[in-house]
Amino acid sequence: MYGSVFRMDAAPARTAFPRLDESLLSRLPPFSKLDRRQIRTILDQATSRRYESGVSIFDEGAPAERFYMLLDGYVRVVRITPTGEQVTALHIPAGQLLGIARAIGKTVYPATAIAATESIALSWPMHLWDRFVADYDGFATGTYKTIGDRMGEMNTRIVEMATQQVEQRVANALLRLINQTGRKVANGIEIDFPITRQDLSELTATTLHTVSRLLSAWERQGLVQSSRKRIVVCDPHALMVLAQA
DNA sequence: ACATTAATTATGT
DNA sequence: ACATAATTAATGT
Repeated sequence: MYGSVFRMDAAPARTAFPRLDESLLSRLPPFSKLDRRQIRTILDQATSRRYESGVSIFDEGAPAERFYMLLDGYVRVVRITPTGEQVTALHIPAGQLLGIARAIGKTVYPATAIAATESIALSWPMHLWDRFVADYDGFATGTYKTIGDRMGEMNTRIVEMATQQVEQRVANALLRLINQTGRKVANGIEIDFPITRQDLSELTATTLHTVSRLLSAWERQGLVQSSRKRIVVCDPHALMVLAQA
């Protein structure tokens, strides 16, 4: 999957030595309006790095020194409560920026980012942010759009928590997940990174037990199919119906 | 309509 | 073998 582009298997991997290809960025929204020369200079300033599943890319509260473009994999954005437990805020698929605290005027990261799968990201020192915004057409609007999208998602989740019951909340969460990170498989659409019932319960403000029961019930009705850390939605439409009761 | 507690079983390294 | 994940039942608010 990654091997064709990156040859950094057994390396500490901290540099851009494989001469990153311009096609990596040219199609992504924040960079899509730029010409090859501009992308070249952006890439030449970037650091490429591979993250094992489960390792943190940056931590909540730490000074926001770099911003990132996720090239492959999935990232969980997690907040740590005062009591030390993790609460998953949202998931970021490949092709999106992250760690863009600067865009909302923050100098520290507001949350922790953890690789949900093995991931690859480019990063730049944060002091380049203002130049990117000033020099590159479409970068600012692109980033504002992703920020808007994420705020919108978190907002609708808050509304859901206040208005909907647990069953429709997790139904909605599942639908969002397959929309953003769904992969077509034989019997439906699979969330293509490992997700536990604990994760789902954090996204929907319930317990893993309730999620487990719901998934078991839905599985009996042929709505979903799940195993350890894997969930396949077989009947999205039926889920949508459930989500609106 | 849901959480909590606790006991049990399954699954991946 | 061990740790982590998932299920299930019983009880509580």
